[in-house]
Amino acid sequence: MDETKNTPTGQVPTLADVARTAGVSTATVSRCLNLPDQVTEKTMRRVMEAVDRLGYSPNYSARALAANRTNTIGAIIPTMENAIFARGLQAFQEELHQSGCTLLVASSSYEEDLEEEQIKTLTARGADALLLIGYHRKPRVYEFLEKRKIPTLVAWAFDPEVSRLAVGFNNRAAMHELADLVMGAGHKRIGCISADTVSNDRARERAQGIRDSMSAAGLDPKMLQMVETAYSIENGEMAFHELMAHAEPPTVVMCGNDVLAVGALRAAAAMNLRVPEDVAITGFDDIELASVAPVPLTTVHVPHRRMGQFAAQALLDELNGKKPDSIELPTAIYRRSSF
Amino acid sequence: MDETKNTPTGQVPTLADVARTAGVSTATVSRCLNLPDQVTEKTMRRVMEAVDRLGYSPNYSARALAANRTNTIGAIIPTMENAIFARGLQAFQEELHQSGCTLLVASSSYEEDLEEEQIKTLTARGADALLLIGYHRKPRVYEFLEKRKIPTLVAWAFDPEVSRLAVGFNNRAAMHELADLVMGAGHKRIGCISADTVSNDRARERAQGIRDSMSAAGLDPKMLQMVETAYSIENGEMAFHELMAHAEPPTVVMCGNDVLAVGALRAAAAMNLRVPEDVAITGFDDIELASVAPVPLTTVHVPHRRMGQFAAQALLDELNGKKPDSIELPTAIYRRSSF
DNA sequence: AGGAAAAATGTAAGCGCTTACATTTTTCAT
DNA sequence: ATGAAAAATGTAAGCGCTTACATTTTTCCT
Repeated sequence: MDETKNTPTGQVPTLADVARTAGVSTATVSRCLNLPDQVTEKTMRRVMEAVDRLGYSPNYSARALAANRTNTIGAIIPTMENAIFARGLQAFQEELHQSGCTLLVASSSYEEDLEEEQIKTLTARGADALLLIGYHRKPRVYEFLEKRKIPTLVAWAFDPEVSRLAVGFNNRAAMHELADLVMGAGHKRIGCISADTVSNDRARERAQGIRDSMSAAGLDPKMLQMVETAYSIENGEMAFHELMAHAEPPTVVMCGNDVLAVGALRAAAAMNLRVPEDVAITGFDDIELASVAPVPLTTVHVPHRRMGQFAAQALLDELNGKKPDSIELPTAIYRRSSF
Repeated sequence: MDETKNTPTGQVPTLADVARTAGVSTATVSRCLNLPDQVTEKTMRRVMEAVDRLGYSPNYSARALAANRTNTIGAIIPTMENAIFARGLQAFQEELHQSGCTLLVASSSYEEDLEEEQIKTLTARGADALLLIGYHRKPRVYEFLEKRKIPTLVAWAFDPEVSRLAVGFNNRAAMHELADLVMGAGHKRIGCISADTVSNDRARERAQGIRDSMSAAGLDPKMLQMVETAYSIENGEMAFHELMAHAEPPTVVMCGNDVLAVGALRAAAAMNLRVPEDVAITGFDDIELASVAPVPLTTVHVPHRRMGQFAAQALLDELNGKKPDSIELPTAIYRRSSF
């Protein structure tokens, strides 16, 4: 091994190589890179020349170790597979990029324990802050995050009751609003295809929104015909068949998200049911799928991009010691043809 | 600051804290964590107890710096926004996770320079290896990668002519096959909506596949009516309108991907054109959208998940010094209703 | 039981960077 | 010109880990 030669070795150049080439100390090089206005213009030029000449780029692990921050923000989303989180995340990452932060994405496959593991992994990898989806997780996870002092933001949900930093929307109220429209149209037998409500608070809140509306309309919320299943088109189809096999099948099927709704749509077509004449169907999220579905979906539009941007901003503020406020974003009903 | 107390400080525990608590050296702790069979069972137990008690988890930056590897693999995809890459990437990451590797995702927005920047960033962040989409990039980028000795794999494309490690499919041949079907149906006026063919080799190859087929069918490939635009439903609509405004509009519009095709479909509907009777439309990729589109799309099915799995496997092999082979995956025409 | 080989453990030198503190250079009012 | 304050730069001590090498302990053959 060649130790500290006077010329850079054939290896990847280090900051020391740059310093040597430019004829300055390592501290000065570091300052050129991180605190440019503490340095003479002339020095800066010399150093930058050396950087270019050697093709130097800093080793982030070393930087992270020395500075005790990584400029990395982690996000753990339930799935990358369908488009629910894609758009928001893209905006989130664009916004972070502007501030020189890198996004580290992990997915939990909607599994609570896997999410916990991923949180551990991302913090071990030095994520300075974390974006998490929804509120529901074990207390010990929140304790861990607090002990480690990792700024954390909850997105895709907003609960005014909880003081935790959040950028999201009120799932319950949004679904309530849509359900009110449904009730207003005279539907009495309501079906719902939802994700698992035990570990998924967004799903739970959405279902609750339907019940709220039923109560308000004088219907017994216990009469809500509910099927829980994982998000996928196929599962949506199966759930729809299950619902329609009842003695008194629902006249409207409100789905926990657009993916399930598209499945329902497809099952309806297979059963020769006209939508919305024979059975109405609604979605949630307003992903691309919703507007191009065979019967364009009536759904709850969620401002994904803005949510991503605001979330990034809030987390960045938090990291800089400002005290950002939680943000509740408005949703809107997009009335298309499926109801 | 409290330096080296005998009991762990109130801070995040370090490996040294664990060593002290367990009454062993730091080297032993490190071995327990990384080379478990070089260590007595008794020692292991003692150390693990200390790990649990302190809630220790290793600092990856320090580990990366010391060991000169990060167990991180980077992927740079053109976009996270539509679903083209989502499924393959999900499979990629699941496979990596099994081997204890973390995936770092960045997106280039289909911009060559941004991709170059992201490559620099990810290597600076210590990605041990890189997944890149397609072959096309500046020679200096490949030189950089080689100089840095970063194992790199090209996915979503496969060119037998190029020796570079790749896991993908032959875009040109796949589109050729679909185009043959189109020619076989007697179409003479062919339109194509494609992504930018200058910097996107997959798009270029796909377009070339159509021309190949035209030549073979005795048509002049120059007659291909081509519109290039960025991938989005809206752009697909606009491009379709442009195509149909010609004096002799095409009788079939072959799209570079499903997203564009859905846009075309929508524009056709707006123009009261029946698909496929008045104009046929084809897609590429077979993303979810394709099967649920108002007119189910005839498209080229790509085995996204398998591609992701194989890519992970190949890259992992490469990292372990094995010499993996490039893999060409078969594609298939999924004939639905749009042609 | 004795000793050489093998296995387990310990010691300590970095990995490439940041940053507190020390030193040198520049600026500027006198 | 002069010296004090301000600005620029340098020195060197780590950050938390891995790992080559040294040392100690265990194993096992005679």
